[in-house]
This record gives sequence, structure tokens and C-alpha cells, in this order.
Amino acid sequence: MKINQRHTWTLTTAEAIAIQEKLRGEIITTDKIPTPVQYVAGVDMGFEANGTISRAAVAVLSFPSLQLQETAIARRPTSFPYIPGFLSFREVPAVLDALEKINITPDIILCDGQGIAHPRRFGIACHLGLIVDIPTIGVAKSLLIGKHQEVPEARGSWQLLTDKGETIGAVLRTRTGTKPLYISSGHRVSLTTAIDYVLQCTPKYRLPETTRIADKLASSK
DNA sequence: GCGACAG
DNA sequence: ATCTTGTCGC
Repeated sequence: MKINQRHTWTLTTAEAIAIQEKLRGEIITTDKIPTPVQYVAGVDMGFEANGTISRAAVAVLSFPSLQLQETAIARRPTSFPYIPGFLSFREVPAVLDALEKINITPDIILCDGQGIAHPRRFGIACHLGLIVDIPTIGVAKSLLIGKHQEVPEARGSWQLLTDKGETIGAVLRTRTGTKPLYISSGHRVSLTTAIDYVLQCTPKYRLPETTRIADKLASSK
């Protein structure tokens, strides 16, 4: 697929903050999703050579059957350190390289990390979704910011995630007896719809099938 | 100033 | 994220 960049990636954190605050105004948190949804994609990252090389992986699955359709991997030198709140500047460049190699344009992308559940409401799912203009959902394995009530043990249970009086996402149990996932809107997807898709993509394990497959590609060889 | 802190 | 073996539980 084709990609139109919005800015360069060699930045100071002050410049990164300026970009986040400028672009967050373009984020849409209501549903603007193609109908029907035929393909869902997962993206994930791995690192090689002591972290000096970033490796991004993309997996496109059919929906709702979740059968693997296409994969792509891209490597590039790591150019930004890991700093909480700035994950997208470290990971998105390689992810874009991988997405460029994909022939099937996904209808929704599930990202490994937060969407608007972020200090400046602009997590990696928002950043990626805005650049590729595809609906994205933030699916994080741990908390970055926000508070929530305890989530009941049963799969499908969830609680709102709030910060400074705002609803920023949900904490969702995708499998009974395992740690919940932190779900938030990336771009063009509402929270309710995000929860629905994440549940439909987790028929068996805690993590969505999309990210599980992308994870293997990014972590192994 | 003191903690918290996606991957 | 990554370094790493066995081990507990469904």
C-alpha cells in the first residue's frame, strides 16, 4: 500500500511533543470504518543487534474468519530511543516500511500500544492511523496512564479507563483468568467498536490473533 | 521534589 | 523490547 508521510522522524522530544499536540487535533474517535470489514491487520516490533536494528512485522488476516492472508517484514536502523510517551517515534518508521510491502489494504489495524490513552492523547495507534488513514485500535499489554476499577475475571468484562475526568479507553478481559488488555481508540474507531473488534479477534488467547502472528514474525528470525 | 512510565 | 529454564495449571 501507499503511504504519505506527515513529517520527518529525526527529532528532539520537544519537537515530538509539538507534533503530537498538532496532530492530535486530527484524530477522529467515531466510527469511520469501511463496510464490510474484510481484513484486519496486526503490527509488532522486534529488535536485533542489541537494539540497533528495528524489525517491524505486519500480518493481514481475513475477518471474521481470522485466516492469515499476507505478511511482511521490514528492517531499518533504530533511530529513536524508547521513552514512555514517545513510542511512535521509535516504532512507526519501520512499521510504515513493512506496510508499504503489503498488497492487501487492511480495513482495521490493531496496534501494539496505546491509542488516545496517552498523556497527550496521541499514542502509537493514533499516530499510525493518521499517517496511513486507516482505522486503528490501541491494544496495550500494560498501563501507561489512567485509572480504573477492578475488572471482573470473566472474558468480555471491562471497565472504563479514565484520566483527569476524561474517558480515554477501557481495560478489557479477553480471556478468563489472565491479565486484562488496555484498549483505546486510535483513529476512526470508537471505544465501543474497538472493544467489539478486539473480542472478535481473541477467540482463544489473551492477545489478538493479528498481533500474535505479527509477534512471531517480529521476534523469531 | 517524588513516583510512574506503552514497547 | 530483550536477557533466559524450568515449572505450574488447564
